[in-house]
Amino acid sequence: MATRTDAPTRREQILKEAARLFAERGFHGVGVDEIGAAVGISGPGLYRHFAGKDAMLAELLVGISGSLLTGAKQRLKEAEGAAAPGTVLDSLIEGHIDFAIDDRPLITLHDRELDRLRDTDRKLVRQLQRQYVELWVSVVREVYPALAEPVARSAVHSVFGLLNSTPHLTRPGSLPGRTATAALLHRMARGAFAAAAEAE
Amino acid sequence: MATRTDAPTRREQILKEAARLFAERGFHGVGVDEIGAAVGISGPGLYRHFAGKDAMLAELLVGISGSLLTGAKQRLKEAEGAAAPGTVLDSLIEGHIDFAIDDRPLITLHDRELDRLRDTDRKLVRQLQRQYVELWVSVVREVYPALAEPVARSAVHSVFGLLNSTPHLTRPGSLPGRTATAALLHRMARGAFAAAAEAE
DNA sequence: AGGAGAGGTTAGCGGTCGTTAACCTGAAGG
DNA sequence: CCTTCAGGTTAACGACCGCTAACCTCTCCT
Repeated sequence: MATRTDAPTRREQILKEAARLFAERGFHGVGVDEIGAAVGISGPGLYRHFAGKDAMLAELLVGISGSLLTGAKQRLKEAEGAAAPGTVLDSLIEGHIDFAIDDRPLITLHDRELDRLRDTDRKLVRQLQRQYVELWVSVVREVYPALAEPVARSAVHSVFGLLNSTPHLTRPGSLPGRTATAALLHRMARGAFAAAAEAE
Repeated sequence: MATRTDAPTRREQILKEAARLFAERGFHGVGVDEIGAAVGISGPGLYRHFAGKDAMLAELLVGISGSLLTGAKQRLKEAEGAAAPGTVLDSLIEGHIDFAIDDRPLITLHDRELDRLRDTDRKLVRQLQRQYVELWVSVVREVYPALAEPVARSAVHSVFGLLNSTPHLTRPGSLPGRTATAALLHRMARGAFAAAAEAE
């Protein structure tokens, strides 16, 4: 991963603040003036960087689904044959947790504002999401061959619900601590999958 | 439970359709004209039944949190001392699943549109939600005494995320079937709690 | 020196939305 | 029979919002 040390571009600032605001108050609940104000410019100045409010949401959602999928593919490739299937699943879980903890606003948007997208963008995002899900499903079924495919798919969606609960957990920097929270979520996800496979 | 056979009142029709629409397109994404049209009257006619759009959302959210809490208290009382703690937890899980499966739009609103409420209503809903969570936490800690309280609370929130994933599951009346889905979610929730308690 | 373009600004238009006002109508009650 | 009132209707207002237009001002590049 090419770690970035340089300052974020204006576009990136805007996307970050827009994500936060959209997550807090919903897409329709945020005005362009507010987004502008959050980055120190005002209202219509945003249109020098984005075609419109819709375009910001689209870029955010496509970006999220894309990087989730890319990250998962990367982790799958690193495990390439050698590692035990359980290890690969652990790696997927770890990647998703990192994302859910570090980018809460994006995780929130991800399953909340999808329907506000234009048809073409929505289809793209849905396709990326579906690929991501199917990738998980195949790994889960390697670890638990007893799981029928539709059941495995339901289980994966439910575990996403579990992992994506981070925005409801105590505010960032609170008692449990990041690593402890990550470990807890990881254990629970594993336990949930194991239970799904029992006596199906 | 007093089963209702009589026709729903107009107020109830409105609330039901409003819940569906709010869940589909978000509170700000739905106009009063659409809500009216969904029940066969038009726009401002709604104001004979509700003080405003906000009031509809408030009544929905207060109603949800209230009946979740009431149902949980009821189940707790029925178990009164006699039953094993694990049985009580199973009962709580079952109640929540029934709700999550049968009232998907409400479950969606429940954790999505809370911030659109007026201060006073929001505080009320949050208080009901907190009571509900604390009730779960105490039951969970009876079953798994090793769990520290903050960890148990996080685990409860995460399991809610898992159970509330129903809207993402295959559309109503699809393959897995209601009882199979309920059983799967139940197993997974139990497995997640058990895993949370392991080697904490 | 002098365009040119990137990145701002403010003013304002057009549409939408929540809400109110004013009016209508059918059914129930004395 | 006439009043009342619950539950509708349409018209319209005021506010807000996304977006465009027109203009300004630096910073390069040649």
